[in-house]
Amino acid sequence: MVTLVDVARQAGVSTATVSRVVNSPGVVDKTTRESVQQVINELGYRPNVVARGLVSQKSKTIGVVINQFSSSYYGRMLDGVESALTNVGYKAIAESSRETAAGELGAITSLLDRQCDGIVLHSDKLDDEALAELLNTHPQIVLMNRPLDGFEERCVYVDNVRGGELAASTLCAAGHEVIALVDGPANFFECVHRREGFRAELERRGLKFDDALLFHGDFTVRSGRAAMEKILESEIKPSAIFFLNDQMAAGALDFCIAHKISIPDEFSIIGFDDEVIAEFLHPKLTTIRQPLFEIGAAAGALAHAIATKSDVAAIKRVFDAEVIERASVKKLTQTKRSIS
Amino acid sequence: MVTLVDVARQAGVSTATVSRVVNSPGVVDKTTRESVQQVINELGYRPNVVARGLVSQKSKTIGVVINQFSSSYYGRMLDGVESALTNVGYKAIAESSRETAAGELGAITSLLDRQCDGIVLHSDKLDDEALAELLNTHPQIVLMNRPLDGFEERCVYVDNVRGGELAASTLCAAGHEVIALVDGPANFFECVHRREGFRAELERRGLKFDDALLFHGDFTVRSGRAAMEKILESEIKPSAIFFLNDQMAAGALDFCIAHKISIPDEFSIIGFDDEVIAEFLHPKLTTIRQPLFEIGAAAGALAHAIATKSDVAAIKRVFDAEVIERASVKKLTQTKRSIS
DNA sequence: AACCTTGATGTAAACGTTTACAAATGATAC
DNA sequence: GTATCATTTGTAAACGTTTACATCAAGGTT
Repeated sequence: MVTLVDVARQAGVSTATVSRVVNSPGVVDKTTRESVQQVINELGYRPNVVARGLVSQKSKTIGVVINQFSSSYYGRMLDGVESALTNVGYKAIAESSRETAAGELGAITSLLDRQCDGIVLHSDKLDDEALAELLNTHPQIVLMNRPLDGFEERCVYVDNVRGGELAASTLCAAGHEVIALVDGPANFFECVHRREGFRAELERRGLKFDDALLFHGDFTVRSGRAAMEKILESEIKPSAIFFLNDQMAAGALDFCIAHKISIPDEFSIIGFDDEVIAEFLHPKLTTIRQPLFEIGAAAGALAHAIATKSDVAAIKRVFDAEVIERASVKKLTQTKRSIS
Repeated sequence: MVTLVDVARQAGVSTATVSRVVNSPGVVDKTTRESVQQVINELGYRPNVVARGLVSQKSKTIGVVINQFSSSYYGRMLDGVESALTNVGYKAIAESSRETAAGELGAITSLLDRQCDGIVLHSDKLDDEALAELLNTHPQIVLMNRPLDGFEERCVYVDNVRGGELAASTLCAAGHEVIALVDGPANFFECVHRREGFRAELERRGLKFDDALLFHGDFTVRSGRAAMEKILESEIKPSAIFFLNDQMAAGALDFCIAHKISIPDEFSIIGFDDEVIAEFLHPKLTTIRQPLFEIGAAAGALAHAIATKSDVAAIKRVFDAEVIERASVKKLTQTKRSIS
């Protein structure tokens, strides 16, 4: 390994000078600079980031903790974080929590030990209280796709309430009035918000959400299938169903194919997330898309801004979801609607 | 930040002793050890990984370079790498190449600059020659899911030839004899190998692959759709089609739905990769699965073994693909077959 | 009693940088 | 000709560890 000292010796200057041609070429004399640069090239010198980090107390690195890599949900955000950081000369280093609370904490300490200048955390397993404490003790941590009361400045997320509203308005605009909702895990804030927005939008339109039309799922394909079955057995027959994520919608669609129930003729279906599978389902799934890449990018930018003490306020923190219209929602005809 | 020096002062011992209770507790006297440990806990001391890395010249970290995060193909391997490394007390740090050759090289140097003890590289954009040079100059680099002549010791990959054979034998076993093949990008070694295995298996069974049944694609959904269209126009009508990846098969399936062509009744279809979408397609796609998690884990283990100079030979390097039978391949009846 | 072990601890150098400060040189102004 | 200043370079300390080596005490051998 060739070090600064090697270069200095070979070029006949001090290490300080070499360091300067690397880091602030402007201050060193043109002749010296060029000769040093040549030695650097000849020897193939590359600064040792570790040594540099030790003295500068900066790593120019932001750590990212996610649940797992093998899901495009995290992947899309990761691509966003990396993209934003690369643009400002920072690096992202990603670590997975392997889906446990201990893993989340472990990943954070490990990243902190590595002297990351900032941390982008996607937390599933930690509750609000634990998170608040974490954010208090570590000012360099930022939350990705999760809001936290009292820490608005340090959270980047999609507005799930608006997302729920969007689902409702899309369905209503197509003429649906009796709409079932298939919930996700009870304690997920995403579910609470999406439900809330959905209900609110319905009421705004003079419709009332009937609790008999609330079905429970846990975000898995299997639970979507089960929910669909329950809906068929239900007394009130909805004309449309809002699944709180695409996975469950996929399960429902699968169930419908197996039982020869035609979608969207018999039921209109809308999902949430716009996962890759959405456009491969049959029929192609109309869904609410979260701008995950942008959220990741904003979270990266936010962590960077905090680390460099630059303008935090300039960074967009709450993002709107968007409806992706495909083929699983049917427009009810005016006539049919007025008859019913 | 609390350092070793702080702990030493507070505990009334030298830094060497503190370092020892952290790294080799056995050699320090029980009484001293306990009092030091207590100070460590009180102060919340955590070793600075950067400083440690500087002196030890080890980072206990393996860098991973992939094309992008937002694809479960890479994600699954990444999870494998991380899992293997976590088990041996190492860390994985992942960087994406953003799908360019320059990005791949850049990621490698950046990881090297960070003093990673090893590097797991998934290269798409670099050719064999460039790769060989890279492996020669950097003994700590290992190739993930790509073989390279002359570097068998340092490559972990799925046997694509066997994968191609598997596709052929699955189709043949179901009674198909006239099989079309939809190729991927011409210069991808995966394609060459899969094709090769496919042809070889056909010949072994006394069948000959007719070049009129070779269609071209580029691994995209769109190209799969186009290929399906071409196949319909073709003079010889195959009873089955082997798509070299799932994306193209998905495109074909989509085309068939749109044109009311019933799969697998009119054509049997087999894909390659077993992507997440495979089981959501209609019909569910029969395909060849690559054990990506295991490949990632093996690549991680290999890089670790090289870094620690432990037994490299013990690590499995070539993996078999596996057929995942779903619903897109139809068994031809014995009668129909003998008639034809 | 002299010598050797053994075990526990401390001293100080090293890892490869950055950077505050000092020093040297030459130019500019009076 | 002296004072001032800017420009360029060098010196050396610092960053937080690890570790070879030295030291020392206590116990065991002869």
